[in-house]
Amino acid sequence: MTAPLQEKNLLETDVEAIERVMLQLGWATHRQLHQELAEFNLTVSQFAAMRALQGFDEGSTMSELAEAARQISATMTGIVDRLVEREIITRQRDPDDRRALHVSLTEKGIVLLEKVKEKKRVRLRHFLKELSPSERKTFVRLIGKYLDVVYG
Amino acid sequence: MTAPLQEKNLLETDVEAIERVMLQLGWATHRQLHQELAEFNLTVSQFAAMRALQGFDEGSTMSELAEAARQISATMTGIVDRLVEREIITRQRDPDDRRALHVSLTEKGIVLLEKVKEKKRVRLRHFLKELSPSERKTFVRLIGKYLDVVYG
DNA sequence: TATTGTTATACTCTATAACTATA
DNA sequence: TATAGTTATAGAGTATAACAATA
Repeated sequence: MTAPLQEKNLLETDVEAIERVMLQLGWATHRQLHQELAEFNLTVSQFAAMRALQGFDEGSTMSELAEAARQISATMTGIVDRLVEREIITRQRDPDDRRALHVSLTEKGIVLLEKVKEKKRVRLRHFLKELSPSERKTFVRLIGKYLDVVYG
Repeated sequence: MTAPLQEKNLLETDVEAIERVMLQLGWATHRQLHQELAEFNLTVSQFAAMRALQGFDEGSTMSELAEAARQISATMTGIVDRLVEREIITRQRDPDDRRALHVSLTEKGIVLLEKVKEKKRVRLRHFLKELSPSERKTFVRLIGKYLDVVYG
């Protein structure tokens, strides 16, 4: 019985506070993004795929992309179909292994992605102005830790 | 020319860091929740509606619920249809204004919601153990500020 | 007329299972 | 046989526009 009752209750209070704020954040983020992306005729899943693709220097295969975007490959096929049709990404057979496909952002896709991101940065700058430099660092560090522990 | 160049660049560095981490957080949260909820046969939108409903002490109308869950009413009709069918919520005519409907969680819905939340709390406790008490307060405060500034 | 909510429509996302082509 | 990826299918979410019922 080393943990005092009071300490345990304090932990639970924090758990509930963080649960509430993170669920709220998750849904607000998703809906806001959904609406902002509509202006660019993009869905949240398409945007996630584009971002994942940007993470690969030389493009990727379908299965690598699916994993990076947290989708199964059957789902990714449909998402990629629609992005290819709009010339936002390309999908080509790998000549060395003709089962595999090589996927990458087109120039048009890179420009579009940057445009969307720049729009989001406007809001972020408002937020950052409310924080001190040390609070900014702390924010990034704590979110990073959250990602590691909760989704890592 | 009061803002030194160096200071501006530091701000932009933070903007990019937070942009990256928040987009990552948003998508990871969404996909993780989607998968966790599948176990309960719930979708993320249904869960958001249930949470929004829980925020009203006495239930709400369809339009209040739609606004709280960040949906339009046509979309909310479908989401509520499926939750009513499973007896997770109830939807009844308001006798005082027969255009309006009164929606609220059933006992079964309350129990289910609590079960889902408790499952998520397990992960949160792991996260909180990694933080000091003051870091916990800071985390909640900064996320709250983010919600205010970015989505408020 | 204005408000509350639903219906019809079209498109996208999602998972599962079965399939094709290549290794 | 094993792997990479697609297709078929069924259900859910989403916005728009048109609609019905009530105020």
